[in-house]
Amino acid sequence: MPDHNAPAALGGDDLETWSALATVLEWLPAALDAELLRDSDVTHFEYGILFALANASDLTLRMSVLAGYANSSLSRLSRAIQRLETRGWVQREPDPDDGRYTLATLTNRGREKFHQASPGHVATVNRLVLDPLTQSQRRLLRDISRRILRAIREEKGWQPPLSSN
Amino acid sequence: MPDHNAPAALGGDDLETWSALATVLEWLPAALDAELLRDSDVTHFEYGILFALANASDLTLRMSVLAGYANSSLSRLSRAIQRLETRGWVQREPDPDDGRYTLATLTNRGREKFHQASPGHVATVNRLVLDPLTQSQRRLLRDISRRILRAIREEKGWQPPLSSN
DNA sequence: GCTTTTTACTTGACTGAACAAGTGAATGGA
DNA sequence: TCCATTCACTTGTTCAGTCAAGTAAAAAGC
Repeated sequence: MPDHNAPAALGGDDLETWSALATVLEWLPAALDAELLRDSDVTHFEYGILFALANASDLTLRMSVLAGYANSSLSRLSRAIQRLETRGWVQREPDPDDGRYTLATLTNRGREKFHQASPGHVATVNRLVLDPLTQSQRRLLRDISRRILRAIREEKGWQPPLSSN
Repeated sequence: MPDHNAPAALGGDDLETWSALATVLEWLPAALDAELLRDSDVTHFEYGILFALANASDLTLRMSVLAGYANSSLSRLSRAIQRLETRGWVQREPDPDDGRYTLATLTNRGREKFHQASPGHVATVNRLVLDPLTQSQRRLLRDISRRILRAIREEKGWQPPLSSN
């Protein structure tokens, strides 16, 4: 009785493709988070922050740059760094060159934490994503992902990766 | 100086594949949510509930079954239905056959809401995911997704889709 | 050179999600 | 036929995230 003949529902192969992808969208991040939380007591978001700082020169980044890397709002990052700071993994100080910036630096303990957490996380990515695929599927997945990302970027008129607030 | 020779980091093609997918994992759900929220003032999760109820016979489902469909904890669903109830889209009543169950039913206004929200959402899925891909890429994406899902399921010893609490 | 604006955050109020501890209805065993 | 247990939720608490103000430093305007 419902189902007007508008383009109001997916069907057939498209439905199967979308529902498979939608399920991945729900479960894969959860699985990744679960491993990090269980083995290292950090969220995937926090791990991303540690990763970015660990790979930065001087283990230091401006908050705004870090927000870009972590694809995060500044306010979310601010709270997250606050938490990492109380755990002793990160320190903040105003940029001496420009007092508006805040520099976040990985401490030694933070560096250790990152190196302790990494192998398990990388192993999980391999186990859940890379290993189950053939070489050509991996290449295809990369291309497919890029096409989807291009469509998303076009949608929002190419917002430069530093979404404010 | 870091980089021990453990399997502690991805590199090369694998890194590109993973980073492309990881970006999709972050942006695609956000883009989908944004459209629904902007055009219809419902979250993707709430839309999923409306969808499930709209496709159920009598527009009615038990909370626990609905939680399975929405891949949600019972407590999260309980709060969400509470919100949908105050908006007049869903009604709850104890199952007359077994007072432990609660039956959630879509109201007429809820049905209208769903039919108003659907076209835009389906169009967004098409625009961001399906249209940018070739026919064979869609098929591949389905297969790839299924492989990843199988790996996730094996990981957690095939938890039957009704994760409690 | 003094105000106004912009930039780069930070913070308070509020919302939604998770976890654990309830509650109340059925069920199962002695 | 009780009592304990299980089931199917619901609710108290806590915590992370968002949005809308803040704040303080630099830049721009006049």
